[in-house]
Amino acid sequence: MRRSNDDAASEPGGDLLPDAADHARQYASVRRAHETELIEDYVELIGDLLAAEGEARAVDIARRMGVRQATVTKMVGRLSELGLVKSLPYRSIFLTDQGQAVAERSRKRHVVVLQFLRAIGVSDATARIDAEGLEHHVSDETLEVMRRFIADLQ
Amino acid sequence: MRRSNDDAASEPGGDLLPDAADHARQYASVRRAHETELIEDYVELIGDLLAAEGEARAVDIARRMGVRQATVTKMVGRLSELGLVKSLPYRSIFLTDQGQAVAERSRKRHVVVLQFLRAIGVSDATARIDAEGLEHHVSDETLEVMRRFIADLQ
DNA sequence: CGAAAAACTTAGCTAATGCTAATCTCTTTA
DNA sequence: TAAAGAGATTAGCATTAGCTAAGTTTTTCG
Repeated sequence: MRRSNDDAASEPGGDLLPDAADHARQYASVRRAHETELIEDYVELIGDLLAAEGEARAVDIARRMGVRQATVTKMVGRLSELGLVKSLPYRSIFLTDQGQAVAERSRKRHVVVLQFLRAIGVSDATARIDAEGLEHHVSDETLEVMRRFIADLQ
Repeated sequence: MRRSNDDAASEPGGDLLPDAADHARQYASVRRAHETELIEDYVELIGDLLAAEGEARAVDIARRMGVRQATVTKMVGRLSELGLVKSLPYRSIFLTDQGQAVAERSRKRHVVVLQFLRAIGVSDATARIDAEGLEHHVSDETLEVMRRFIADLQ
């Protein structure tokens, strides 16, 4: 007997196996986040470097991302195609307005997540690591909840 | 004047630009999580299907992951190489002991993150979506903090 | 200034994950 | 039981993101 039973686990209490279509949507959402994740990380880092040092050079991006310069060059090309950065060969890299907006949004997200983790009692070192991974998977709603949580502590 | 200044932003208050080596480690950590993420999702889903329905078939995995059956076949091959699942052609899929361990750990993680999100006031629908994305980026330390947070509410 | 060093780019490779189209196997059912 | 339908697999393609090695450009410094 072979038969799909997607309805087998739709009892409200079950934390496992939600409705199949919803489930697929969840994973689709993760995959989507996944695609923009790296892009946002690069753009955010470029923004941070510009803010901290006035320029963003491939060698610094490479060092901080922990990748090779060749990888940075390739990625910058991709960011350029996406209209997020402007760059001329052998020159340092700048953000377009659109890139700046992305960087700013990522930075804000990052800070909220980081502060939230610290607020609930996670150590600084761990909070930094986790924030980097978590920031791209936190919805606007959750971010707002975190923001309020931090605010309520003061 | 071209010169790297990794020390430019090491003042304690700065949430941006940590020490370059640490920064690279953070990203490396995210990349590592990234690699295991999908694998864990598949294994966890297979475990959930086995628990809920007694068998895990490619068609159901595909439907729930929101992916084509061909993709599932390929992925199952990969999981098999990794020693996480056992499968014979045209037969349904089972977890090895190692796979079972991975599934269990993922499931526990998932539940803690989900409950935590609900506990801080995130809506159920959003919590489900976010939990899926967040669970792979939460360190053991943060998970423990979340667990305590939930426990303290009771 | 000119050579060495540093930074950047290009070319070509690999691996992972998705897809479609075509085919094969198994199950159901007329 | 044989044909139709469902499920699974294979082959082949595309994209992304990393790498190394080799070459080019820019910067630094003797």
